[in-house]
Amino acid sequence: MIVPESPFAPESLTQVKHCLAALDVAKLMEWWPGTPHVPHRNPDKVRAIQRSLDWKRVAKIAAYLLQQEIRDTPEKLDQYFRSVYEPRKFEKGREWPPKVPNVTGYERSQYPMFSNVLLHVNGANVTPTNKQRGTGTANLSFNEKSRDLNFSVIDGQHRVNGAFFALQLLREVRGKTVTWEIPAEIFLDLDAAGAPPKHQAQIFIDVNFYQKKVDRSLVADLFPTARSRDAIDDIERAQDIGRRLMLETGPLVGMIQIPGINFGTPDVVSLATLNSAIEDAIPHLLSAGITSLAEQTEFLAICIEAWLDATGRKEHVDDGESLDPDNVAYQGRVLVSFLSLIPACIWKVQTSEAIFGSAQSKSLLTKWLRDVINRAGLLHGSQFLSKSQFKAKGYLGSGGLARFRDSLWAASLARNSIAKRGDESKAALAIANQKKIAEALSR
DNA sequence: GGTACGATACTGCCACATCG
DNA sequence: CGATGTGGCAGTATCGTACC
Repeated sequence: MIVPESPFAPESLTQVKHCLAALDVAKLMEWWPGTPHVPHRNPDKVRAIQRSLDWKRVAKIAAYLLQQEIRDTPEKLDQYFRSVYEPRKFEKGREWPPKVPNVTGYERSQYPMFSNVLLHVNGANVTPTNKQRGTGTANLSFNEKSRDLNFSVIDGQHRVNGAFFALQLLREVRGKTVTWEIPAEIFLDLDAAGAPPKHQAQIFIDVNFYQKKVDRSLVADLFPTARSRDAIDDIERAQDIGRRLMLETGPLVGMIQIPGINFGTPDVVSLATLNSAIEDAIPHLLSAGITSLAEQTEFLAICIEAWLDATGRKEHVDDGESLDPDNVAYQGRVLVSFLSLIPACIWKVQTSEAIFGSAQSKSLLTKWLRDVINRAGLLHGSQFLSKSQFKAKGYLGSGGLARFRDSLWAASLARNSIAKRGDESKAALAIANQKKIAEALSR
């Protein structure tokens, strides 16, 4: 398929032929990089690629495509890439086989996909199949034995190798007849044969250097949508709970932020941050017998509501409005620290007569948390510290989160105020209390 | 069944980008 | 420009597996 002429291309380059094609990945490995042992290929090129390839990444891509863990990765890499990349004896270059971990895990996906790679080719022809030049389909032809044929991969070195690796591994199960044609975007003679690859370099820079990740919270919101099935681990369950807390249940509905799309209330925890804190709490919920998504969401919503009530800083915020600028109770740092107290919250409810999820449990937690905040010296008058007081106590900046969390934990089981203690004393007490709670819960 | 090793997860800290 | 959210790094703990 011929790629239509771009109105943005500089005039000097409008003649460049540019097409989309599907290429057999096993063949592509012969055209590029070729092997060091085939005389008319360039052995330096092969070695350079071999040296710069991050083989762990190649294996990760293959595992992703297969949606399966790869075992004995170094042996498998050796088996399938030796003929391509192994240097001749006494040849200089990187050692072969590459050193990579034995087992390669994969990122789960409902639909493992493979975006097109960018290739540059000298020595090939494109012949349009219809009269109208520059549009529609064409035939790409070249002599694969020709010395003038030169393939290079502008972008997707790792994906090409990963695709080849995945195909070889798949052939172990499905037989040698399996083939795969990967999508490729091909630039023909963008840089003249033998000339420095200046345009290829530019494309590489544009694609790889200026790339920017989208915000974590933006995809945190998409994960449950993409999955369309129940959560199968704590990470996924945390995503589901976070989404409910953002949209349906509890005091944070409509307030949790998704940076980048201007969703939520400023100074309130962002979705990704909240999710990772929830993830930590899930094992505790499970061992307390709080197992369903609805129960877990409800309990966490109650805990968060109890926390906000206890701080005396719970606010109702309408769309477009903002929190009291002195209110830090909703902040990521603060909520994450509080959520680390979930085991203690569970213990508190369990040792009372209250039922999880009941109004009684909520008022019980509110009262207890109020005492904790008080004992930790975090109460000023009837309210949780203001922003400036919070900062003055050293809870911001490096190490601040740990200090804050320790204050909460140290106060959790204390009888009297621990506010006057030093950092180390609080930290020690925090650890001791965490241990006590863990023991109490394991009984 | 015990041990050693490798892989992974976790933690605290820091760097950096973004945003108001 | 400071506050905040997030990623990266290094050190450490824990888990899982291969091997004896």
